[in-house]
Amino acid sequence: VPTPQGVFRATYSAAGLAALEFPPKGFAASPRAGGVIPLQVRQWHRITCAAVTAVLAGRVPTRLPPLDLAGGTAFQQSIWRVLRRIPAGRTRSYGEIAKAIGKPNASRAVGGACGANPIPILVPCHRVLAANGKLGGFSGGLDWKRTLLAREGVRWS
DNA sequence: CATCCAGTATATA
DNA sequence: TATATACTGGATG
Repeated sequence: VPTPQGVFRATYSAAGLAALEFPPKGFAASPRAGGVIPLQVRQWHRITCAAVTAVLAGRVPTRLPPLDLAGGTAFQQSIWRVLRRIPAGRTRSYGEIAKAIGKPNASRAVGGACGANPIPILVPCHRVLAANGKLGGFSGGLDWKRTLLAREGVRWS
């Protein structure tokens, strides 16, 4: 996925987009598994590219490819489901996410699930801040978290 | 204000 | 089995 911020790598399964990786440094070409790329994957990929580009430009994607989140545990999937309901430009705390799944004391475990999110940006783990308004962490690097939030007009302490 | 602690799901050693 | 996390709210000094 080529963007002004670098080249992301998208990985697909039979069910849809399964993973999205930040540009490690900026690998230019399009490394991919050998063999033929199914037509359906190419269609999904077009949507992925448009969506990622939109978010990085501070816009809300009009369409998303099907997301294959089957890889995680039941707990992680429930967290990711909640993340997807956070509207652009809004934030939640780890504790609020924990409450949303009925486990108000699992805020720390929520952090773990966010870190395990295979599809950052499209599954907006960057909209989760610590309860005191600070950033918390980010698997892709805090700079990305700051950039993404700034793009959505979010202010943090 | 600085620490500590329990509670929680996972990963790693 | 133990430790360390992308946490949080309450207790304690």
